[in-house]
Amino acid sequence: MPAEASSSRPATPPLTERQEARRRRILHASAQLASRGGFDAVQMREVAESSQVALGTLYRYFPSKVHLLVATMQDQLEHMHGTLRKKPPAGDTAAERVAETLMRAFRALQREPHLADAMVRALTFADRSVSPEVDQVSRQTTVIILDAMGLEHPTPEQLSAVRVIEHTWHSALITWLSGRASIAQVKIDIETVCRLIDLTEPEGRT
Amino acid sequence: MPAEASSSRPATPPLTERQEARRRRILHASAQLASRGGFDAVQMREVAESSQVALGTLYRYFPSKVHLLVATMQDQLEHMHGTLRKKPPAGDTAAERVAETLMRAFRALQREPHLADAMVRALTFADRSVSPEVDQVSRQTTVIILDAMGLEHPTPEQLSAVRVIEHTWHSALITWLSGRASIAQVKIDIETVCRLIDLTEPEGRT
DNA sequence: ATCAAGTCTGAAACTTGTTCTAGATTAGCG
DNA sequence: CGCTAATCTAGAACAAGTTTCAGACTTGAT
Repeated sequence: MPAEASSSRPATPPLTERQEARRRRILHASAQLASRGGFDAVQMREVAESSQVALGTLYRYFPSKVHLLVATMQDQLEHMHGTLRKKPPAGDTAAERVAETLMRAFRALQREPHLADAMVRALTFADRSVSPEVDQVSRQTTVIILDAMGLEHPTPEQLSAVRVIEHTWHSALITWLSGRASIAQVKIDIETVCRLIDLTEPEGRT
Repeated sequence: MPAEASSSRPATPPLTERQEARRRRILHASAQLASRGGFDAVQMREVAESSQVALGTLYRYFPSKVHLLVATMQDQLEHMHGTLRKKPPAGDTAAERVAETLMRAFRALQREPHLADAMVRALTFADRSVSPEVDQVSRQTTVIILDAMGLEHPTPEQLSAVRVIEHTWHSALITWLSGRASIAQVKIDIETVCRLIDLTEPEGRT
């Protein structure tokens, strides 16, 4: 039995250099088109042409438009996580730091609202066939939040709070993207839900 | 100037009896198809045929598939609100009553998971052109939650908490529908977020 | 270097949401 | 009743996601 076979990733055969390059080109084209016009502007034919790849190949790399956009989101999330690591949030309480982190991410999304639209819509529209990828995004988000809280060993209660924060984050983004909530409102919602964290800690303020 | 012209609804001309009947048939067909196979199973041609209406007419009544499914959700929400009114939740605290109400709604959705899938996916996938309708659904949900809390005049803080609860509700439903969270997990998330309500009241328990 | 297996390409076909058109029906009004 | 505008119908047409296929190109192993 091979040593590196069945652990985390479901046996992704390593890509050759050219394949890696194709994958990058595709993700880049996807993000670029998304930045222009959001979810609808990411048309599979255009992505294929833009990244100089045949349509069939595009579908071999990403089995659906939603898969592609979720992968695009994973890609962007990594950037973001790196950026956030450099300047950790400065609040006194965990709740403040998480809220600050999320607001920073929110401001980044505001700079590319169309891209945000494409990624978030894909994420929430994803059906079961994309669950593993969506779950990966979710885990990455969890890590970012736990980082901001500064926790090594969260209690189950704290994990619940984090999950609720993620729910609020996604849903608040959607209401903002669809023009049903203002930026200020999203801020309030994030701050409100972050107060849940205080409930799970001995030292709350106020 | 006419007396009843421009108030709440944007001048919906009253429907004739046959039109009202058509509308009902369409919504019924939509719910029926959704119950079978979820979002994908609601195909506009089938809805049209099923409700004995031409495709063009269907589009005159509901300008897109998402509009149709959101209207279907409005319809179902009304039923649910009526049902909930009959047996108000019995918990001691507002948080308990809201959690109980939402879990009751959740159990109702579990009975028709495909229908739930179609409605919730439509709701979160909706773009700006559906905002008024989605907003209406959101208002209706707010009313249900405030009902459960037993509040006449909620404070702005309490309204924030309610918004966060709605966010969590929608997003938790999505994770459940896409198989990424168990029923138990949704329950925990709902109970967790409902504790936010205690933060906005003088008399918390514990 | 050569062969087999796997990958990529270009193009057509298929599916389903959406739009359009021409003619039939219906509703409201004189 | 008879007219006119609005509505409805059947069906074609179009758009974009997805699938399929035959042939060309790469890759890895011998």
